[in-house]
Amino acid sequence: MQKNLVIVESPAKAKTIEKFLGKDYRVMSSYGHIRDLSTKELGIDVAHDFKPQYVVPEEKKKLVAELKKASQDAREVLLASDEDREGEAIAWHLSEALELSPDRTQRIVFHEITKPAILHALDTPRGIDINLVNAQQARRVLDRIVGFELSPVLWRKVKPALSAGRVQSVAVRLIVEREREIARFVSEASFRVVASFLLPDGKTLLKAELNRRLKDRDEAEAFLRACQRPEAAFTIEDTTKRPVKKTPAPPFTTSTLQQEAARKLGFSVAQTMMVAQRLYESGFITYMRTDSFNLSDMALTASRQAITEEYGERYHRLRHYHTKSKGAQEAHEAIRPTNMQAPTISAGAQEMKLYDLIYKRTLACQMADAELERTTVSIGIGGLTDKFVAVGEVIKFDGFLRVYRESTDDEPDTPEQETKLLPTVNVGDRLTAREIIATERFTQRPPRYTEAGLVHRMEELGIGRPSTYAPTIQTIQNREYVVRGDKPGEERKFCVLTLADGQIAEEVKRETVGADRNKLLPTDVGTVVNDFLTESFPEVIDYHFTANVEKEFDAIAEGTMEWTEAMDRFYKFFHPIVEKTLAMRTDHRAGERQLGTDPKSGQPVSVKIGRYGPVAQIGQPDPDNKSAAKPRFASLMKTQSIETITLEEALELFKLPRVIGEYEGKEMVAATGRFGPFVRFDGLFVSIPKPLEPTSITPDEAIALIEEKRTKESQRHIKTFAEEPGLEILNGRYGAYIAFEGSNYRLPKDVVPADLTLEDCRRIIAEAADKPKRRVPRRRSNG
DNA sequence: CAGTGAGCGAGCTTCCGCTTGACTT
Repeated sequence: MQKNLVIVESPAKAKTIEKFLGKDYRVMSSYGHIRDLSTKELGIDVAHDFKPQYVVPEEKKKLVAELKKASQDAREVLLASDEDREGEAIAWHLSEALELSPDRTQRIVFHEITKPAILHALDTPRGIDINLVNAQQARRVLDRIVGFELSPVLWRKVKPALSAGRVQSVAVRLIVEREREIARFVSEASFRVVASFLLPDGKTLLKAELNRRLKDRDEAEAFLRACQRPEAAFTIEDTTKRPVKKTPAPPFTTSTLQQEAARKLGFSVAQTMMVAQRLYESGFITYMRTDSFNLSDMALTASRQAITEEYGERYHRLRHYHTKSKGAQEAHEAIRPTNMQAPTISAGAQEMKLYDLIYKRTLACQMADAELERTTVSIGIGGLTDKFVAVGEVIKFDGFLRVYRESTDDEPDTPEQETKLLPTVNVGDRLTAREIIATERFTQRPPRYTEAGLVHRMEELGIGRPSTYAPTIQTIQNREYVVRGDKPGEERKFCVLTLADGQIAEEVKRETVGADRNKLLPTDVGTVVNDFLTESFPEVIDYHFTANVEKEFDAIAEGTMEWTEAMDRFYKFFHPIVEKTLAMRTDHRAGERQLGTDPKSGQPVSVKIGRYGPVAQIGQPDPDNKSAAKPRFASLMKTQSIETITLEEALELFKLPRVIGEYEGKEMVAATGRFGPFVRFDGLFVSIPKPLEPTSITPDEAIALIEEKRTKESQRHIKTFAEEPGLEILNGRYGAYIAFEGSNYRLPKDVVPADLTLEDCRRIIAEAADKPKRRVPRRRSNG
């Protein structure tokens, strides 16, 4: 009997749906898009209404053939891709590529993978919405034009193999501009005053903070002196109690899951997605690439049941969350456990941790508000209008806090945020000040972005999609526009004035501030590319460019705008700027900076992005005089930047390679290579370790390094065989191994390397060769 | 593994958004 064929996007989804549908249906997966613009060229016929040239990629050909065969065998084909722009386009591409006949093809959509939702979808089929498809084509074509016209401009003006695009270039811009804000930032000092009071009972302490900051040291001292006066009595003037409510965070979307997993579990964005993918494939959670807050009725009911069973009815509160945008295209649910009766699962360690986070967040979002009581105590100072204020908070009913509390990015810096129960006090109580401390505090610079923080900001700007956040972050790092790294903090002095026992003492303390770990930092290349793009293409690199074009895509989807006309308008605006930029003088590279003149040669010194990265240059090539001296080059060190390097620092670079001295009648030379500074001696390379510098290393230091390396080298060779000179047993970083004909072979765990015979070695090599040949997959950055 | 760079010349690089593979280190 002929079955109906249902095509969805994801194989895991296909498996689930097949169970709901029974034997009359066969469910297959398209694994996302099945066709795309040809990658060899622009792939768009600009002159003929931007006609896209779609091709089935090589790796998808087999799948498309299978789908086609299955569709021809089927009674009816039901295209069940997601109900959004991309999903509609997938359905359309399927109908085109599989040559489906319209009378045997239907389009169905569901927003959650539950049996009622799927059965309802089968009852309400529709045709393909060509307006929505056209909106996707517009999006696709625009992204291709932007990416494939901007990138070659960068190859010409900055460096080969760079890339630019609607999404990645704005992501880089966010990081470059944040770094500039940080560089410009000037912190402002003020004094924060905290007092420790003794209550009338003579033993209970109450800590309170002055209700304003004092502007400098003199004002702080004057205030403490005023507190010192006998008439400066401290009296409880007022106490108020106020109920406060806390509401749980909404359920997880891709971006909030990435942020919380980074804060609570220390996961990178890519790691979170990988672990979530495994949870999804094992059936533990719903789809992990979503921007919807929606929860299915089934999930709401199950949450209610789980909460009332575990904590009681009082802890439950039904909440519906709505996605902020127009909401019409809720292709998925929020990320939630598929089974709310399973608080824990058994899986890998990371999977269990992430699941726990998802479970608790989902449960909490269906729980009652937490009820707190905030007590504010205000303490008057005799003769002054200033007051000390103590704030305490008590949880009256924990509600959702019982299971989950959202983290924030702000590091807990000031203890004022810590809230607690205050002792009971009465208005009119006289207090004794044990000590009053005025501490100098500084305003904080803007924070550097973490990966997840960047995703958060991109989502706010509407740039990128749940499926692209992680790959985009990978791309801007692969292009070396941005690196994840650490920045040492700076030591800062601050002043502390303490009034205790009638004395004012002053102390200067030191603290380290602004240290950063694992943050996104712009590189020179990223900075130069960004400055070049913002200068030449300000509209495209604008933070609101995506939001603006999205409005047009919406109009196309609603049928009020022709997609080809939208493209025509954009292209007529954009392409001339590309042409103009390419035609501009080519002798000056973007980001090039003149530093001054080399005192020795009188030649100009400049820095720029060279073919292999940031480089300093003395002299200019002279096209009219081939015999003239060629320019000299020297790569910048990792710690230097073309934006900040000085003439002196640049000239310093040309001192390398440098002859350190002689040893055993041969020259020792210091230089910096791809892997950092090194000493070269008699064909041997020795890295120069940290505190030593290639510009200043002494002959004795270099000899010590060479001897150390020689000792290690002698320990490296464990055994050689006269019959087979190309085969050696060596000692490596991961233990002993066999080196033979350019390949390395691991040794079995239980052997003693020095005891191996040549036969043993040959056997190990032969066994390794039996295994499937190892391919070296050249991992491409993105897509 | 440790270099490189200024012109006759060859050809390549690149976008964003859907979705998982089958490879090891």
